[in-house]
Amino acid sequence: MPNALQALELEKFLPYRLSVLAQLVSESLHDLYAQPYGLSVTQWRVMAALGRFAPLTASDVGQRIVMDKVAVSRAVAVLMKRGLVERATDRSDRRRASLKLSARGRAMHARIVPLALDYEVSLYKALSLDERRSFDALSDRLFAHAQALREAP
Amino acid sequence: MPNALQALELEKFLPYRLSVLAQLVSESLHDLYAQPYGLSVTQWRVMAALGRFAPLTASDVGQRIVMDKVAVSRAVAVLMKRGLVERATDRSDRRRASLKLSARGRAMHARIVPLALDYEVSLYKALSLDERRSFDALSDRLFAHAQALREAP
DNA sequence: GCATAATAGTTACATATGAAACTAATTCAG
DNA sequence: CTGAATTAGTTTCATATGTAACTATTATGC
Repeated sequence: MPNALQALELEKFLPYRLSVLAQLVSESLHDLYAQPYGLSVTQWRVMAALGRFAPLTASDVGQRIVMDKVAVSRAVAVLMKRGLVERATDRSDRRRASLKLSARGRAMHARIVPLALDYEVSLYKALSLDERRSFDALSDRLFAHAQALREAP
Repeated sequence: MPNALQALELEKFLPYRLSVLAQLVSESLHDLYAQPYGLSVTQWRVMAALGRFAPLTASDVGQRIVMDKVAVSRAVAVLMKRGLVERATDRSDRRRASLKLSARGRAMHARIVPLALDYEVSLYKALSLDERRSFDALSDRLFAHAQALREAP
């Protein structure tokens, strides 16, 4: 079977398509909270992680939202300077510090969450309920498989 | 129906999941060509566009791969310096310049394409053929819908 | 024709990001 | 115990990216 010339059709190439879709969605969402609340995507994700999972160390945040510790550290620095996040050093291990949203941070979080969920709802309107479930399941499997490939290529 | 507190479950939130999946896949692919060929994701995409669509202007490239003209300009500058891309100014409109891969660029492109396609094949092994078709169709619809939302929110 | 607007592409600046070096605190080996 | 190795987090540096200003060329209105 002489498959001499393989053609890369970029517009059908899965990694490319995933990248373009994710970027479009991420930017659309960012449009909703960037201007009114002055948050970057990174900063918002840290707030979302803290809003959902209560006290977390910086490392915990990084694991939750798949972000390296440097990025977390920088986002937290900005959020603390703005009084949106509070830090408390662990008394038993002073390398660690647990982070949580401040009252102001919780208030902002509470205003952004509905925007984010509304956007998700409107995005999912492209799909029926069954299709949505199907897409979620398939994308989960792709993710798990991509991780497995990366660890043992 | 008192839906007082809406919770954002980040790990189920579509924009977040798409972003993490796309990033993982993009990095995995980058691992395959970054070290042997010294290309960034941006540079490789420009080469892929030129490899597939023959002579293109910088603007054409940008439209094809959803990249702004500044990013294209910078990638092309690097690729030309490395002798991978050739530029020819349009004689009838000297603002334009058509771009194509050089012989060296074509050779490199021909070596990377199979790596990329092999990766795609192994990634798709997470899904059956039907599931793959389903995922492709659903993600296309999500993309089209996200674009429509962005233009007319 | 000629001033004005539009287009292709580049450059400059400001910000974002990643890798690696670094600091501080804790754990572990002997 | 005490010095080496680990861990949490920050800082530094080099690179990447986006926005806006700029250059050069072509199209348009009058």
